Amino acid sequence: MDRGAFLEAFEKAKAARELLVVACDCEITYSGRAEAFLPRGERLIVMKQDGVLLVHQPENGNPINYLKAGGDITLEKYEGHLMLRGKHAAQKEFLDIEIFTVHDGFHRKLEDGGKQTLLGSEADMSDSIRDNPSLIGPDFKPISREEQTAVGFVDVFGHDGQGNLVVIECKRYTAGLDAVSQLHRYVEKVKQVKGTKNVKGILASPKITGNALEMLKSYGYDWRDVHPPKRHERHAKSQKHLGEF
Amino acid sequence: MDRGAFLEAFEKAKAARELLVVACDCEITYSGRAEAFLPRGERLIVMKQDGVLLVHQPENGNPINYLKAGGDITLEKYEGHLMLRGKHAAQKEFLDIEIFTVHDGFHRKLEDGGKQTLLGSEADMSDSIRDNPSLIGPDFKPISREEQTAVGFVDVFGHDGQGNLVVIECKRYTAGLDAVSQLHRYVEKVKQVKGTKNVKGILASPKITGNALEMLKSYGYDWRDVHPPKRHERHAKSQKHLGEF
DNA sequence: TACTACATCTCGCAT
DNA sequence: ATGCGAGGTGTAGTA
Repeated sequence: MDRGAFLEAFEKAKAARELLVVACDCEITYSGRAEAFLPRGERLIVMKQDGVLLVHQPENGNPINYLKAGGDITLEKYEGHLMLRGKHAAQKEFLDIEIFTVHDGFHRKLEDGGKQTLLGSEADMSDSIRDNPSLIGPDFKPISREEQTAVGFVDVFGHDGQGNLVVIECKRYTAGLDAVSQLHRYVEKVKQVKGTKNVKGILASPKITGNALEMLKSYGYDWRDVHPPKRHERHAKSQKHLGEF
Repeated sequence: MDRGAFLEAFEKAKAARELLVVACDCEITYSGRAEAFLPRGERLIVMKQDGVLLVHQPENGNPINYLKAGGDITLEKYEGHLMLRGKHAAQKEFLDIEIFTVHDGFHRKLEDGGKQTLLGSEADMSDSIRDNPSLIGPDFKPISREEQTAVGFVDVFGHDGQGNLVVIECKRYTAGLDAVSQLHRYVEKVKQVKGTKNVKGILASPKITGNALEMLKSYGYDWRDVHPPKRHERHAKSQKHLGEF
C-alpha cells in the first residue's frame, strides 16, 4: 500500500466513520497523563469507528499506545513520510505516530449491535450467596445485596439471628490484602452508621493469600470458600434445588 | 476474501508466527474464568505473533474477547462456514469464534524490538519526592524509596527529625478510599514492625476525594498536593536545581 | 510459583 | 461531572 492510497483510505474512513486498520513502520510519541516515546518499529494501528486509536506491537495483549474516543485524528504528509496525529483537547493529550512505511491495511464499516452476556461476575456471586445463604453459614440471613445504603457498597449485607450484623465482601479470584482492607472499611462504616459493635465481617472468595488470611484473622473476620457461579454449576444447583421439593 | 483464501492465509500465518488481522461476521463463545456469549455481528479479529487472540467490536477501546499467549489456535470448516478456536489448556479456557463471512484481512511478519520509555509513573513520583523532600514538608528526611523491607511496599519511607517515622503513599491520580486504606495498612505494619506508635502517614497525590480526605483525617494522616513529574516540569526542576549551585 | 501493587488502567453505575 | 469499585482485568517486580 503506497502513501497516496493510504492517505485516501484514511480520509474515506474518517469521513464515513469506518474502521481503519494498518500495519506500518512507525515511531510514536505520547503526551498527556504521562509522557512516552516508542522508537521506530513495525506495529498494527487501529482506528475505530468512534475515534478510538490503538497501537499494537506484534506481541502482548495490551496496546502499547492508545487514545480514547472523543479526540480528533488527522493524517498529513510530514518530512517526506506521514504523520498520524491524535489530539484529545479535553484531556490535554496527544498521540503522534510518524509513519515511515505502510505495509498492509484496509478500512470498512462494521455493523455490530451485539452485546455480550456474561456469567460468573462478582455480582453473580453475591446473587448466588443471597439465594443460597448456607454458603456463608447455617444462621446467615441475607438482608440486601449490592444496595446503595448509607453504609456504601456492601456486596451482601445480613444478620446471623443472634444480634450480629454481617457484612460480606465477595471476590471472584484470589483475595489479597486489598480485599481485607476493603472489608474492614465496610465493617467500620457499618459499625459507625448503625451505632453498634456487633458487626461480623466475612470475605467470600475461591482463594485467599496467606498474608490476607492472617490480616483477616487479626481483625476477627472470617473467610468462606465460595466460587463464582458457572453455567454447569448453576445447572447442578437447580437440579439439587428441584430435588428438594 | 473468500473462505479458501482465509484458510490458507491462517495456516501460513500460524506456521510462520505472523500477525493475522481479519474483519468478519462472527458469533463468539467464551468459557474459562467466566462464561460469555456474543451474538452475531461484524468484528475485527487479531491473532498476534505470540498467539494472543483479540476480538474487537467497531467501538470502544478494550477487546470484547481475548485469549492470552500460550494457547493453541486452530481454524477449520464448520457446518458450512468456519470456526476459529482458541484453547488454553493451562487455564482451562477456550474462545470459539464461528465465522460466517470474511470481509477483509491480511497477515504479515512484523519486526519490532522497540521498548517504550515512559515518564510520569508512580515510581517517578516517589523518585521526585525522594529528590525533593520539601514537597512533603520542611522537616521530611527520606530514608528509602520503594524498598522491599520488612514493612513491605512503602512508596517513600522517612522521618521528620522529631522522632516520628513517616510513611508516604503516592497516587498519580485522584486518591480515593482505597488509597487511604492502603496507607493505613502500611502505617499499621510499620508501627508493628518498628515497635513504635510514632508513625505519621502521608498521602501524596494531585487530588483527593472528599470521603477519602475525611477518612484520612479520621486516622490522623495528612494529604500533600503532589503531581507526577512530566518532562517540562523535570526540566524546570533541573534548571532550578542548577541555579542553586 | 505465589504475592503484591501499578496502570496513560478501562468500564459501568450511581449520586 | 465526580465518586466508587469491578475487571475473564493485564503486567511487572520480587521472594
